[in-house]
Amino acid sequence: MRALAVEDDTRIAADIVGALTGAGFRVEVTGDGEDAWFLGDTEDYDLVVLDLGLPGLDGLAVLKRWRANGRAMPVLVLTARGTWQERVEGIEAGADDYLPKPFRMEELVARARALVRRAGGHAGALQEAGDLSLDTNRMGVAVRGTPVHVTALEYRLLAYLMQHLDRPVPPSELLEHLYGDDDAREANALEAVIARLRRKLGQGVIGTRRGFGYFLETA
Amino acid sequence: MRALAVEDDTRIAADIVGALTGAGFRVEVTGDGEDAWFLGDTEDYDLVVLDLGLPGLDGLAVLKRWRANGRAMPVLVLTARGTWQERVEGIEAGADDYLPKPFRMEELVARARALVRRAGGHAGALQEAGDLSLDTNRMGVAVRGTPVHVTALEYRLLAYLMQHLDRPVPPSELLEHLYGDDDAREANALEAVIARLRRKLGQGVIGTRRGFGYFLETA
DNA sequence: TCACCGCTGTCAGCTTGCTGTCAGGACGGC
DNA sequence: GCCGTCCTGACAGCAAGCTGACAGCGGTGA
Repeated sequence: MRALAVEDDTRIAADIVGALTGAGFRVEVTGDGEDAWFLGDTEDYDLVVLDLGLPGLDGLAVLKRWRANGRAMPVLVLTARGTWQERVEGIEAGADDYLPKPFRMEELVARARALVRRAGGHAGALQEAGDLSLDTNRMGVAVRGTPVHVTALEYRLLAYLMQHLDRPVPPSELLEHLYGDDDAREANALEAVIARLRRKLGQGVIGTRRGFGYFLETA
Repeated sequence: MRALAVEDDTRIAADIVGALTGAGFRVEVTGDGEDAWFLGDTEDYDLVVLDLGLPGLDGLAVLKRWRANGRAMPVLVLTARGTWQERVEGIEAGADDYLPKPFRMEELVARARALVRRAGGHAGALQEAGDLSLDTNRMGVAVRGTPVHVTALEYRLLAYLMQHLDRPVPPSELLEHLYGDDDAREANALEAVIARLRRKLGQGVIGTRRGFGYFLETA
């Protein structure tokens, strides 16, 4: 689960990164509007946390340009003063949710989770695909009802596949989402994780389409 | 137990947060009337502490609008001058209790507890999970019926875990809850607290899911 | 003012289990 | 059959988490 935090206040930015990381996100940060726009337009994020009060390009302008370019990732907007006007402006610009400062980190995390869930087209905390079910609250995994113990990394992989049921996810994309672009792992690391997961989950859960990527069996 | 504190004086707000947090509440703060109205109208709180002297939208107006929208959470009203008129106005606007400034924090906490109990938010003052039971009134802890002495910090940790029985709580979130966002402790401080608690409570009470966080064993 | 005491953060060393790497094999496409 | 992609078991490095010891701190009582 990959997130972009756009926030120029270093302390708040650090807090957001901490909270989201704790919630299982891999977080990148920028405090500059132009930079944020470029990242949001070229990279694939599962969530963007966007502060409106930015130097350079304004947060609302960034959001509008993303939407104009057809970028549809869920965006959670932060604003210094939670006035009604700002809220309306944000929603009109294409924000998915809105959080007035000051706020508690727990609330940020809760809303972030809700947004990602909503974006994945899943209403509740339970996501299912074929024999597999993910409880995004408990971070629990079950196959045909029987719970299976998975590690944090394995869980993040499953959650990502669950979000993209409509297509096979190429290894490059999975690698990028699980680790950073920066620290490169051997491609084999991913295969090892997949193998371990298959051993735990049994056959018929994680499928491979040669040349395209991995997917969750939905039948 | 989730509380909203509406108070524009930063120092008093900080005191209220401290007192309520110590009493096991998870507290959010705002100093703005519009913001308070929005939060109270969209979020679910077990308690609201409302200062009448607010910039922007007046406290009484906020309260009236909540009640008009059918929001029934218990509201404890604070006012600068404890005049007879204000008291009546507050009660008529739908306040559940009333506290004139200046007041002792202990009194605030006592009334807050009484309100929450009366509202039946959490049926009793007793919360249980597996072998563990918390008495939120007297801040007492017991394992399989036998009382155990825990410190204030330890109690807050247990209370927080008790509030989030449905999921493992990541260390980052616990750190943020126990200490402020501002003063950073070594991550190890938390582990020390956990270790001390485990020694007091015995095995099978606090569990760990490596990479996810801590939780109370419910089985 | 001083000694005492309980609470709590820091430190160092340790255990545990996660995870990347490697080597070799299986499989599918051409 | 050949080549590239993918799979898998073994293994070792490493980081998350655990624990006991210790010291600083604030509160309390003499």
